[in-house]
Amino acid sequence: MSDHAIEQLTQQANDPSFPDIWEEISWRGLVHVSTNVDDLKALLAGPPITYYCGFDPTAASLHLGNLVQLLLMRRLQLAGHKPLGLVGGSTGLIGDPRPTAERTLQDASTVAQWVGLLQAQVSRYVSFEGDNAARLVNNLDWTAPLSAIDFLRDVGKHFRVGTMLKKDAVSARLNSDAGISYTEFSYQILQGMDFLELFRSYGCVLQTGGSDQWGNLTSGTDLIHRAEGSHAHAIGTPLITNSDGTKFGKSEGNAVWLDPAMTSPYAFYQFWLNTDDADVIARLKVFTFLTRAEIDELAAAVLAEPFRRAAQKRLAWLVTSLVHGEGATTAAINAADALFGQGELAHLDTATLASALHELPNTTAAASAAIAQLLVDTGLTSSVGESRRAIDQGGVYVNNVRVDDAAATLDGSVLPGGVAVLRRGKKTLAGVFVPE
RNA sequence: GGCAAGUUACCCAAGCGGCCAAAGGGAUCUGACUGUAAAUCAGACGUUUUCAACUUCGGGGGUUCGAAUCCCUCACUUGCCA
Repeated sequence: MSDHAIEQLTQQANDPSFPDIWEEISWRGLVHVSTNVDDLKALLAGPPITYYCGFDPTAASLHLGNLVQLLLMRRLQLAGHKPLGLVGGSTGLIGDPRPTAERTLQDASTVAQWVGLLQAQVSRYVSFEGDNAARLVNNLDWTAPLSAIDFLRDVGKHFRVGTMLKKDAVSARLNSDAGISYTEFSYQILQGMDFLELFRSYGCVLQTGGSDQWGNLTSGTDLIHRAEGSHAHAIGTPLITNSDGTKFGKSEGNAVWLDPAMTSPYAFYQFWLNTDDADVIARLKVFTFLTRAEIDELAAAVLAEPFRRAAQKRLAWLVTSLVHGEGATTAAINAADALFGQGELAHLDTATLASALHELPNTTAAASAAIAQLLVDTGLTSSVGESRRAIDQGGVYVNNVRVDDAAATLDGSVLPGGVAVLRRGKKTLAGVFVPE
């Protein structure tokens, strides 16, 4: 594990002003649905229990939605409970039913590779030290050896089709014109089996997950009840939404990933810095370990001096440090300060400017290169036509000077040190390096 | 297995032989106003060598001067029947 991950873990603590962990996670807005509240509350207040949360390898990295779960795992661990981090080597081969359409199946070798990547990510957010050290499990270990006949006889008998059909994820698809394959229909059984398996081998009695997984969570608690006659619990966290109705966790239409190769620390920091006033306090509760008192203070600051964006800055610093480390966060902030600063890029020293540009999407080109093409090369636009339109609309700047000719080249705009800063709109930046 | 309906751009959704690069809405992007916020108003939103050309309406084939629109076929989806 990287140093900064360990450093982050040692700094974390739950807020001692809450009487118990249940009160704290409720206040943070992490509980949308759960099994019987009184039982669950007593369970969490009692001796250490084992609980689990699963992550399916449907991409090469986890994203911000997963971070909610990782932090909930960590909060429960800090309260003394024992986490199991499950990466779904088998469930990832199937894919849980999305409300809109059937998933495209991934190659088994691709999924296997993603399992490794996700395990590495998960292990950075929980501690593997002490009495309640975290453990990693992979559901492929117990599903792969299972024959189809055993599956149908031993597991399938516990599931009623009527119940399965009523699950939101399934019924939404049945009522849509996309329908659902038997493969995805069966997903809830696999996830139910996981919980039963972990109950048997580790005494795991609680599963957490997003509320969109509620059907899959209860599939496990029901199975444990039927197969073992025991009660297990589940907590569904709310889907994080933006107050303006758009989807949370998207930047420029793409998911915000935890992998710095997929979403740069710079972009990650900017994502959080741009959080709406209306959402920032809720984000602090979910994504940071700040105490209630500290968050209340920031809430007051948002009301009194919104233009300072103190809450946004704190949020961006904390979450970016948590995921990428303080060093990378400082670099991201320095880059932003240099580039968003008061305009005079030429006054920056060349080393500062060059290192700032390395934080951005960048490319290397000759001074004679057309700006319209450079925008495409750096990903600021997706076609030359789009570049031209952006320039015509007055939305493109080189070194903070608006470009007014769609056919312009970089000539004359290269700063000392052989660099140029491209900007689209107010805040989308990229760098160009011009070799001598 | 039989019958019927359907598959349009990032998403939803019109179009039903030429006036279709394809209405409308959402999302997204840009400008103005701002606090690297929200709301609002305006513009853009297939590609390109942009007064024009080129490639699109599930895949393939055909009819026609001309097809997203008609025919055949394949794939997939939904509903009803078995």
